[in-house]
Amino acid sequence: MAGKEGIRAVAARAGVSITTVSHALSGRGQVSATTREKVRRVADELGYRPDPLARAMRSDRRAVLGFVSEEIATTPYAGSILLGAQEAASERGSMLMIVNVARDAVDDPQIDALLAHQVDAVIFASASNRVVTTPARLDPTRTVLVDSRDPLRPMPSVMPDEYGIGATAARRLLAGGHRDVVHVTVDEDAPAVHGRERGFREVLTAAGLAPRVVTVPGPGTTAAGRRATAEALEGGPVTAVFAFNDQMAMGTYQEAARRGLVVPDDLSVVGVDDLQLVAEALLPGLTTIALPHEEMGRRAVEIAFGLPEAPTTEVAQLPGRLVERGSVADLA
Amino acid sequence: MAGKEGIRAVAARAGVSITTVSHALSGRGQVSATTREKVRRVADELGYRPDPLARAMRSDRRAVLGFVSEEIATTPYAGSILLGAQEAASERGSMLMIVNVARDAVDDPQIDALLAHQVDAVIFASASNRVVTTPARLDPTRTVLVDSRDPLRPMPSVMPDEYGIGATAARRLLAGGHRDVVHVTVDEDAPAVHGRERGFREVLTAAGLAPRVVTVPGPGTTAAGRRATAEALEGGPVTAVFAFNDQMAMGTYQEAARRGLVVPDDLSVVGVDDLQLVAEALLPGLTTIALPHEEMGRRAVEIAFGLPEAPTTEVAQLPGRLVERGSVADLA
DNA sequence: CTGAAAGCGCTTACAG
DNA sequence: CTGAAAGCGCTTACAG
Repeated sequence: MAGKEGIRAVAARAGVSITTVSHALSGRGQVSATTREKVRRVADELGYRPDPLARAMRSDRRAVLGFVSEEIATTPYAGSILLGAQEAASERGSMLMIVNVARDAVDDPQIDALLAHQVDAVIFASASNRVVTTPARLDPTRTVLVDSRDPLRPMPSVMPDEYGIGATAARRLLAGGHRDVVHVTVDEDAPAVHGRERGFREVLTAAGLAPRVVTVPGPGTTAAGRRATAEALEGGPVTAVFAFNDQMAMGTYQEAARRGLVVPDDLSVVGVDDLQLVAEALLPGLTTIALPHEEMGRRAVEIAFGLPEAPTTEVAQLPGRLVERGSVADLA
Repeated sequence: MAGKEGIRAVAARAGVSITTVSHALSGRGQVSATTREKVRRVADELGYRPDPLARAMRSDRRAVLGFVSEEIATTPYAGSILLGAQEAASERGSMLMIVNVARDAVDDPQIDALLAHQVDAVIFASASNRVVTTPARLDPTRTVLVDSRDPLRPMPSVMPDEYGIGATAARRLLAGGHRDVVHVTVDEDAPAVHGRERGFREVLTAAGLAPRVVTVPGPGTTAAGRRATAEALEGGPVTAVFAFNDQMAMGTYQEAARRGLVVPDDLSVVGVDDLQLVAEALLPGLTTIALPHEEMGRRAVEIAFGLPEAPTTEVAQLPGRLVERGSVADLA
């Protein structure tokens, strides 16, 4: 299923040794311009592509990255991260070898299988920003975490700027003239929960307002959104809700409808995630903050490629992006 | 990032040749039970795992499958297919090497990169059941299509039983006592559209009813669902809607709400897809037919593994699964 | 600048 | 039943 011609055929046709072909094509050794040209031309004619396996065998550069993902099938998140990672890898001439594991499946044998392939590095992507326990077999100097953090082991990590997301939501609502704003969220102990709430609180406080936060038991489902919104609405005047995520925001829409409130005229809503399937489908469309999944995938690969030279423990925080649809009213 | 010990170390420790180690471990040659035992034990102790690269180099079995996917980031579909494929591959000792391409990007260079790795076979997964043009470089005897079909080239293909899905929906509604049933769908020329409609029509007709179908311009979004439902409701009495997919079903909910109709009391709804993000989030939960994405991924890999022996052009049609939630009322 | 040779870690005829 | 040897397709010292 690939070009049959090997380096030997190229050498024969070009009238040089295979060593020279290797040098000419890789640009590593010293080769006269004339020879290089001729070899390249012949290689092109023959459609020669060096066998990555043979190359990896000798050189140690596998040109393959491992991608370990949790729950790839439940949300489009993992897909977006994967997409970004795959593109970045491809631009650098590498492929992605992928494995799916259950949450916290620290000793999944599939990870061993991946390591047996001696991938150059491993991208470990969680389904949501959380604290994880990484498999001990993963070399911390050859692993990059996405949307997660392992407090027990120093590894580079890429995640969304959760604080910034909360702050952005609060600012958008403030800009719309809203003063009675509630953040509806869950009680999970995750960076996403804490970060967004903190950003929200600080911006409102800085504006001289008293931030209101309603917390319900997680996870952040539509049902949780309905409950939290009901509680928020009953706790005092509210013109706008900042929901922990789009799913909860959908619950806010439902609870509003149940009470005869119209979004955004009676109640404005801001979500987080930009789940196309939800944000675009709601009526009116949901104004939300897109998580930088694709960018996180890209960045993780970039860090992975830089790893050999500059091992790092730093956490890259990537900004979310406000997507305006129609769920925020601008008050007078 | 992997066990350092090679076959040579195992041989030395076990006091045999590397040939014998290879035979004992692979089970391919003739080895005395005693020797086999000893070799296996030593290999275990040393945590030896044969280097898949070296193995592939000699044998031609790469133990790697290529997975080409469209639009992996938009829906969870691709993720589910990928998950099923990955599990099946893993059970057979193979890994998946993945590449994402744009729709109909027939000559994406990434596909060449994948082929350069000489994967044993390629799984080509479309984002929705449709007719595709496969890259000419893909060897038809080494490629399996998922959720798609290429009329110009004979290749094995795995897809949902679209007819059965339409029939199942119709039967469920009939079982609920509904007689005024409408199928809201789109005008796209895709197997999914035609198959579901056909199944729906035939079951209703067989029950002595006159099937009603309302078609609006595609794609099958929530907005399309609203429009089609409005048209259906205005065209005569309706107690139940079978929507082309969950997105359109969500539109049916919205249009019903706008008219003050309650789901399911005034209007029953059945969707297709079982998008968790939507079906579970709607109020009431959406009764829908889950597409067999994970199973399709599995099956594709199974076919791929059978390919060398028995090349085939056959189309495997996998059944959908009715997921009952709360959107269908049982009439008197 | 160019090439003969060794070797990456295995598997597979082949001989014993 | 066991092992020495060739070789998969390259890269990389090393010598010329």
